[in-house]
Amino acid sequence: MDVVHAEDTRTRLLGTALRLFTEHGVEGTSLQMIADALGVTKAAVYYHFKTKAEITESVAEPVLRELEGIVDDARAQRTRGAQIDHLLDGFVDLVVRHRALVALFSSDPGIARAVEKSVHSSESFKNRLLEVLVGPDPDLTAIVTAQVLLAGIAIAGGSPEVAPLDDETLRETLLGVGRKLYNRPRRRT
Amino acid sequence: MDVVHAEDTRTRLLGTALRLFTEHGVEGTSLQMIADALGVTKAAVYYHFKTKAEITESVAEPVLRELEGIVDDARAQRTRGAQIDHLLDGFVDLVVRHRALVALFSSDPGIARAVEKSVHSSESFKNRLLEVLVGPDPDLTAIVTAQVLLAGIAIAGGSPEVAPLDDETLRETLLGVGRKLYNRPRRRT
DNA sequence: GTCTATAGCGCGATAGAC
DNA sequence: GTCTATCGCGCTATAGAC
Repeated sequence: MDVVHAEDTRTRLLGTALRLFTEHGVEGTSLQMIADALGVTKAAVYYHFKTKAEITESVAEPVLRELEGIVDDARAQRTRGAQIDHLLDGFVDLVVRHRALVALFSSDPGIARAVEKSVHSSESFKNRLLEVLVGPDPDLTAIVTAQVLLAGIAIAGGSPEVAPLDDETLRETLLGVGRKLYNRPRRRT
Repeated sequence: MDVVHAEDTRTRLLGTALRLFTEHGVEGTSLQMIADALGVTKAAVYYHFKTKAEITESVAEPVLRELEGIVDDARAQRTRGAQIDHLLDGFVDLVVRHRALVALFSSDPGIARAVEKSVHSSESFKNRLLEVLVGPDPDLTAIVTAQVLLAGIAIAGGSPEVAPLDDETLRETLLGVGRKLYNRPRRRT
């Protein structure tokens, strides 16, 4: 009935946009392509989102929200070791499950700008994330290590070379690299 | 003399393009902006380069050439340990010296495409680079580790957070992270 | 509230005069 | 070697049909 159809358009649009973004990149995807895939006109797309940037932000938002949840959960752990383990597990799992989108995050300035904006809106978010990894003591090596880890895992996880790997294998492999960098022994059985 | 002026235009154009690219990104830099900065018209720019992609490729080329030299030098080392040390030192040094451009490499699809193209043109190049790090034995963990390392160092080295660091400090810190991932003890005095 | 039709402006790119 | 003129297309914007 109409309910199904009506509230669907915006959601369908985001789904279609995500698919096209991962196929052609953000800049390689025109509003016309999105409109055509939905069977509507450009102006109809423009009715739901004021700008193209607003679309990219809406596409990226759920994953960023999820990441915020992971950081909060990690901070709630009692020991520093448990905090690092929790963040590592959660971050790797997030990257693996959303490989295609994460690859976009790290290689497309369209999405990158959206992420920057969202991260800056809750100003303290990035600091909170890094703080879990580097601890309250701001050591230079620790900061750079954390950045190498986060960027490396995100990019390697989204790279075409690891695309053939199944989720479980990729997750375990990335986790192994992360644990090594942080001197955390394997915890799984 | 006219010689100074004549052969200068193409070089000046590349320098100006690089500056504008690092300021506004590749996609954020129009041919009009480049032309205006040089005091000529768009069409004049087109005389020197057939397409915008050709400009980005020419901007990226010197650094890629340098990286090829580093890989070749590394492969010429006698022991695997020396090969890894050489590549690590060379790669980190390259990233640090060309921070701004490397940041573009890893965050802008315009440059990324140019790099892809150049890397694919000498098809074996990327394989040769990875082979130095993973050895002749293709182990899954080693491959992912190498990717995390290369991507992490490149992105962390170009990130705004480390911009205030001087070259020497950044180089030593990135090297430390790399050595840790590869179980290589510090070699410097 | 949802969409179509239409137009403005800037972009990369090309053709051809000087 | 540099210019003017022009093209097609992409994002944005508005007016108005349903």
